[in-house]
Amino acid sequence: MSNTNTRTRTTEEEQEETTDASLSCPECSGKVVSDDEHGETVCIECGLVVEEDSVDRGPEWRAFDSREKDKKSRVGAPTTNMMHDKGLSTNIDWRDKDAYGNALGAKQRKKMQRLRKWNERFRTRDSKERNLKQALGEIDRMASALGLPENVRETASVIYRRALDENLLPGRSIEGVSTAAVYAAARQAGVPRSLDEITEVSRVEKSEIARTYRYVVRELGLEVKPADPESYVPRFASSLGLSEESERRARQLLQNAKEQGVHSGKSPVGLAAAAVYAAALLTNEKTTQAAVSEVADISEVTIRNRYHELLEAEQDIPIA
DNA sequence: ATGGTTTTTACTGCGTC
DNA sequence: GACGCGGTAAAAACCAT
Repeated sequence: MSNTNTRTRTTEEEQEETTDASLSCPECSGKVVSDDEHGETVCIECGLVVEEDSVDRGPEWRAFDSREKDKKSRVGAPTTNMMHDKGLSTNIDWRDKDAYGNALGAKQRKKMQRLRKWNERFRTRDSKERNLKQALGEIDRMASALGLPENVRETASVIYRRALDENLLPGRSIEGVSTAAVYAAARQAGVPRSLDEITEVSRVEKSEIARTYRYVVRELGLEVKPADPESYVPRFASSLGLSEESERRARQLLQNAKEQGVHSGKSPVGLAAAAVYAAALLTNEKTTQAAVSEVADISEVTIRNRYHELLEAEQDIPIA
């Protein structure tokens, strides 16, 4: 594929698309084509992306011609921050065979045993590394319990790594810092989880999480804006089985509230919950305050108070 | 520690199915 | 009568100082 660079980009792209006979578009039942470069399966009739994120074994960079493509394509396994050594460490096979599958002599075997031992020692070299190993396990556990996407776990891992590098750990539990990292990462990624939700899956108390979180954010100079109420809306709306329409209305209410500055000082979760409830009301969909209170972990009283404010704010605006 | 603000808890009254 | 909703008062939690 890279032997001629006279091919134009468009033909090259067409070459990379292979039609997938096993699938047809659910919307228009047209033909479906898989685009490996973007890891998507897409309908050629209406452009609907039938499947995305299927694979990513390709280069990490986008290439604009084939020369560049050769230069930039990735060599070796992808690295990940989720393994304590980024997946780059050496592993020595435990079988006493050489590369051809022949058994080793006694002398060689001894040597290999020694090598394995030392390799293992270096792999989890000091307390820091072992520390990391455990923390990353925790991060992974909590992230999946909260249904957080891959990139959040990566971010959390990075945060933890940094905390470790800056010697923020002494005096604080691994658990606490990992939890704080997850909390921060989720917020940074725009898919926040409330402190209560985090506490659910952590082995540490809420107060400690909060304390550690503040500390880590300050020491690392992390930029975490106050959680945007809107980012809670989709989650709440979907667990309540509300329509797109109400979700949109809820967003609208929140934006409006933001413009009028009604929201300062109030808990974002409460605002979001109230907006969802109010939106359901406006679109005549059945929900109860109790139900919203349940999924949002916010008292009904707060929902009442907030949603009155939201509706009032809405009253003032439409004149313009 | 303190005071101000927000959220929660607990309880009560009203209307509807 | 249970349910959904609204309001209130007092307690608790939170935050900045």
